[in-house]
Amino acid sequence: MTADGKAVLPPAILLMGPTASGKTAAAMDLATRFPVEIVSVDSAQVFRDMDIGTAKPDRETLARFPHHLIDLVTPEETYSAARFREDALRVMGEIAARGKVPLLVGGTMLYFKALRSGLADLPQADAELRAAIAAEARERGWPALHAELARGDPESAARLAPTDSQRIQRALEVLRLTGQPLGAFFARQASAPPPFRTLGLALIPGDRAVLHERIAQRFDAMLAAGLVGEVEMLRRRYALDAEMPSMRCVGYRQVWEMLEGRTAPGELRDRGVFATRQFAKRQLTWLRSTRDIEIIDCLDVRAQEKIAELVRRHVIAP
RNA sequence: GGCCAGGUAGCUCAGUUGGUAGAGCAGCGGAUUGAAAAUCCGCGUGUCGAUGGUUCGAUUCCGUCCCUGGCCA
Repeated sequence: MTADGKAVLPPAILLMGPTASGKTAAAMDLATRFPVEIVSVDSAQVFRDMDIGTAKPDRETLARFPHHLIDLVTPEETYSAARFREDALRVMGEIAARGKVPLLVGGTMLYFKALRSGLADLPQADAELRAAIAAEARERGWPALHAELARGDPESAARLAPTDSQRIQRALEVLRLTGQPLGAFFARQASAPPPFRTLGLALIPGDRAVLHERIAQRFDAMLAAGLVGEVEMLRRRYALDAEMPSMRCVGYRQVWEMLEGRTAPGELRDRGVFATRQFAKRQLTWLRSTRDIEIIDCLDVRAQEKIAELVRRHVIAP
């Protein structure tokens, strides 16, 4: 209890960073020093049988450091930010109840945001309605659907580019499902921070060129480890198509396009590396606008020690 | 060594009938509320191989040189 009588919230660590910034290694290090349990914050590692391309930790690592929230769905299924928030809060509560500290590690910044700030009370995705909207878009084009959105939800339409297929689809979905514009739900949204004292850490490379070099090495390693074979196996085992979130993941999409004959085998490596770099850039954009985080240069030789010190202070002294 | 074709953005190339140049890819910046490794928005970053000449003005025309590729010796 604190002086004002409120219960002290249990600690939690949020470790974010772009792809190839060394999050996993940093998390392993923390797991050997502190009583933590690792929770993955990764929209790709939730897919079962997608191991190589998502850089999922190997079996031995997982046996030694169990990860929560990986392998939750098949590649034919979808996951979501809302499900993540729900799952993460539940798992964090269970970890705290065991007297451990939740260590959330990952690169899906929307999931971190959903966890930290909460989400509006929106209707969940409706697969049939989405398919219907997508069919209309193929017929009339997204700008036509954007114009339709402008009639029922002018505020969202003004905010969205006429080409922003995914957000137009979502806004129309909510409008058709509820008759209300998105803004009405946002206005009713209450701030909902998780019931934890969180320490936000961001691993950010001081030198972009070095990150690019690491990304290239990592993608080469994935190819050498059999990424193409993994995608071939997935295509045999599941009824997949290129539009599914799983097959839009970095690496998987590029291998898929090669297997479909739409890109030359000799181009796969570059395309995979480019896609990963672009992904890392978007992650860094998120992190730059994220408040209340400690920035650590992941290229600093003392990064690990700095992280450990910040965690030690946070976990021990409220 | 001779002949031919090229040397323009990080890469692949277009172009300027002489007025200091533009596409794709790459890159960079930004947005981000139930598919987010997604989906979008914005931005050319350049000794036009070098050096002389002609010209008011040369990346463009002419000479020489350098480099690359091909063919012939």
